[in-house]
Amino acid sequence: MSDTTTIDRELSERLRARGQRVTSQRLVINRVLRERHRHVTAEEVLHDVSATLPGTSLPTVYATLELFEQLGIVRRLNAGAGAVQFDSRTAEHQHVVCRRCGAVADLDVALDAAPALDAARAAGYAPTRAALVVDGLCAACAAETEDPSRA
Amino acid sequence: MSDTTTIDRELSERLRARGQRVTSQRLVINRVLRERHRHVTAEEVLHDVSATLPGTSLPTVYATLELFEQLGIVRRLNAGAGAVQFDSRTAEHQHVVCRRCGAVADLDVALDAAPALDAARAAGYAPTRAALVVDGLCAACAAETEDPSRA
DNA sequence: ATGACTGCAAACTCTTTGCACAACA
DNA sequence: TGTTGTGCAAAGAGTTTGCAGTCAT
Repeated sequence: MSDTTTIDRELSERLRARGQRVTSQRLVINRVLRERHRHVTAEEVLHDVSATLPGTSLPTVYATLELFEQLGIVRRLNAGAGAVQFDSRTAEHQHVVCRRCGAVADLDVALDAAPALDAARAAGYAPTRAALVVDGLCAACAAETEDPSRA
Repeated sequence: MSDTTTIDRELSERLRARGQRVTSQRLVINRVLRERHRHVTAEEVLHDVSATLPGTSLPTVYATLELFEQLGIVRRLNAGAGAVQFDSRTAEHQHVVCRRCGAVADLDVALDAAPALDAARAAGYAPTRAALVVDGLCAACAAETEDPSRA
């Protein structure tokens, strides 16, 4: 259900449906996201894409990721530390972020976002979704910080 | 319970308890945060502080806000759009952020963070806290975007 | 053919860093 | 008096923008 041909065709259909062009950059960036199906930065996407499509530029990667976000095939994840991460896992899940190194891990926890969305509407906002982000230290960074009392 | 003298004294005690110095910049930045008791950027803090203490610099504001975060009197809020916001409201609450203009509003909703924190620990992280952020459009930005079908 | 998309380069914003001077303790 | 904290300037990271050329349709 996820060979390259199928992945390419699905994206092509979605793009045509919106009257947008099917370019090799878009196809390859999409493939990279599916293969990694992890949290990646624009820089990392560029690295992987360059193996197949040398000469691809960072602005194109950013533009394409923004387009993919509108298509609903990636979600932007503001880690807080360092670069923004793009997540191709669209199923409901939350995240932990290491405040030191920015490492991200998935959390498969149920989240009842309804009260928050209602409260957002009550505050005059048009909410789209809710994200739960846990702040902490990853195992590696916690090991480095061997002084638990002070900073 | 919140006149300037009391606010200053409380901060002074906390600083001395940590062996850190009481400076006019720290006192004034703290006062600004208490007066506004809203979400403010470092730039906005500098603006307000400059009225009382002209010549204060942005690096000092950043350093002080980081110190205050360690003291637990402000929380860093990564809005995603634009600059980081600093929130002096320490009581439990969540946020909505306008993805367009970065406007932030408080959400007074209960959040059961325990499952997420447990899952974070299971993933090898040492979690400190969980934050729920609702993504959406504020009333003003929603009004400007009068085309609901396309972008 | 024509207009969307790309690459290049540069600009831009926000934040941090290095160093000399000032001021708290 | 001895550091810690501050201001200045500049660097740095990440992302966006403008423009000319290319390529999908």
